[in-house]
Parts: sequence; C-alpha cells; structure tokens
Amino acid sequence: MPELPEVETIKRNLHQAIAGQKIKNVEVLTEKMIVFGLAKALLIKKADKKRTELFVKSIIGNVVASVERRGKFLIIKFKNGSALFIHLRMSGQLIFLEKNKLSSPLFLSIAKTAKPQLLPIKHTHVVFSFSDGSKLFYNDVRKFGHVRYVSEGDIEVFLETENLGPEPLDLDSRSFKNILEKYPKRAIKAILLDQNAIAGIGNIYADESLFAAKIHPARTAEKLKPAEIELLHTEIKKILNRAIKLGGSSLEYYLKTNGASGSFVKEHQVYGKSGKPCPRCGTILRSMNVAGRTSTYCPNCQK
DNA sequence: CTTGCGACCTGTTGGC
DNA sequence: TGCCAACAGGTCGCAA
Repeated sequence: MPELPEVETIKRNLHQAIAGQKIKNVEVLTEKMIVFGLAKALLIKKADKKRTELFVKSIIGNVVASVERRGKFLIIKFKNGSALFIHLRMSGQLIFLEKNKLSSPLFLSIAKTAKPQLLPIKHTHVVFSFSDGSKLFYNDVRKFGHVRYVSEGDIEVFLETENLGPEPLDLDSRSFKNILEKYPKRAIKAILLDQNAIAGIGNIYADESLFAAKIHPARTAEKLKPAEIELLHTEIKKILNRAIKLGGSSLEYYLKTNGASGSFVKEHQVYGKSGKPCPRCGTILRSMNVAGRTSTYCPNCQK
C-alpha cells in the first residue's frame, strides 16, 4: 500500500503525537506480525511465543525520541538508541487515538461500502499504549506487513542489509541519471519500483510519474534521452511532494494516523484509470504488465 | 544479469 | 441473486 508519500504523512503525524512519550504497554494480538532483531521478515511467518516475549520486554519502558522514514519503512526511534521498523506492505495501517477517543465508534465499526475504511478490531495485530493513555494500533488486513524491533547496535547493520537506494526527494538529476545507467537493459518502471535502486516509489507514483514525463513504462533505461530522464526526475519530485502535501492516496486501506483520508487520489491521472480517456489527449488509457505489476499508461502520449 | 511466476493473506468487484 | 475468478499501494525466492 503505502508508498513514500503515505509513509511520510504517517511519519509527520505520528512524530507530533508520540515524540517524548513513554511506552507503557504492548499487546501483540497476532504473533507472526512480529520480527525481532535482524531476522529475515520471511514470507511464511510463524508465531513464536519466545520472540513475542522478547519483543514486548524490549519495548516497554522506552521513550520515543523521534519518528522517521527510510524508503517505505517507518522508523520509531527510542531514546536508548533502539528502534522499531514498521513496514505496511499492501494493507498495513497505523491509527493513533487519544485517550478520550479510544471508544470511538468510528474505529470499532466496519465501514462496509465506504472506502477507504478504518479496520475493525479483527485486523488489529499490535497495540502500543503510551503513558498519557493514548494508543497506537497496527492494523493489517492481508498481514503482509510486520513490526520489527532492532536494538541499538543493530540499526546500522539492518539498514546495510536492506541496501536501500537513495531517497528520491534527496536526489539531484546527475545521481538520478547515474542510477538509470546502472540498469541499461531494464524497463524504466522496473527500476522505479526497485527499492535497491531508488527507495520509496511504488505502483501509483511510478505510473503517475511516467505519465507526467510522457514515458512508456516498458521503455528500457538505455533508450531514454537525457531530456526525458531530466523531466522524469523533476516530475517524480513534483508528484511526490504534491502527494505528501495532500496526505497521500487513500484507496482502500491507507488512512492518516487520525483516521482521515489522504486526498491525492483526486489528482491521479492514470493509476487505476484503465479504459478511461487520457486527461491530456483523450486516447483511451490502457494497462499492461510491467515488472509483475499492472501499469496504466496512455498509448498515444507515452512513448 | 534479466524477467516471470507463485507465495504470502483477506476482501471486494465484475462477469456470467 | 449467487458463485467464482481476478485483482489489490509490496516483496521474496526460485526457475529459466
């Protein structure tokens, strides 16, 4: 789900809410969502009581120093130097409720048809309680995500093994070009989605950026002209910044930590709009599979 | 090196 | 109305 703008939105809201707060309690409702230390976040995750105990014990009593982001990872850093790395994958959701909102019927109800929706208790897997009585809920319908505890000494090691590419918003155009030159034979969309090449872009923002730059998603990196690379680079930044400003794209499950929707969906030009007319030239938008993902594009204006 | 596909999960949607 | 395949903001491991 959440790509860079969504995780960045969560980061900013959560930092406001929990920086300086002490964790009073942690409830793990679904043990397999927990990862401890440098263990791999395996696809086939298993519940493990010992691991859960270690996780809970390590976290209780910690004071939040800051909330940060690297790629699509949300990082909650504690004052003692340890941290939580949370990855929301497709359907993860972080909802923060003040003490007086905890019985909010909004949170407990199932919004049947209205999308996006707050997830019912059924899909809550981890609950953090803070000293002022507020709580942070980790919800995830599909259970692809995870919450990882990393101790002080292992944070650097963990980031190294992840080997994430640079942050797109910190990138100058020369470095962006250098990245593409590393993968001359790959489809441009595959590179944009590759977290080891650039960290944070996912299916929505890849499609939207390629449309804005008038580049076909299956074009190979070596076939892009310098001017196209330049344009793509500026459009990526423009789109990510605009999306952050609007609180991200709420489609199905992503919501801001206060339960409100991000409104960037209204500005989507092509994502999820296959079969509709291109907003630029009116040609019917098509979709095809690139790098294993559905890619929507305009067959007329994306060359 | 590269792509492609199945897995991991649960829920919603669209076609018949 | 009911059923069932296809699909969904991600990523990994393995085959070819």
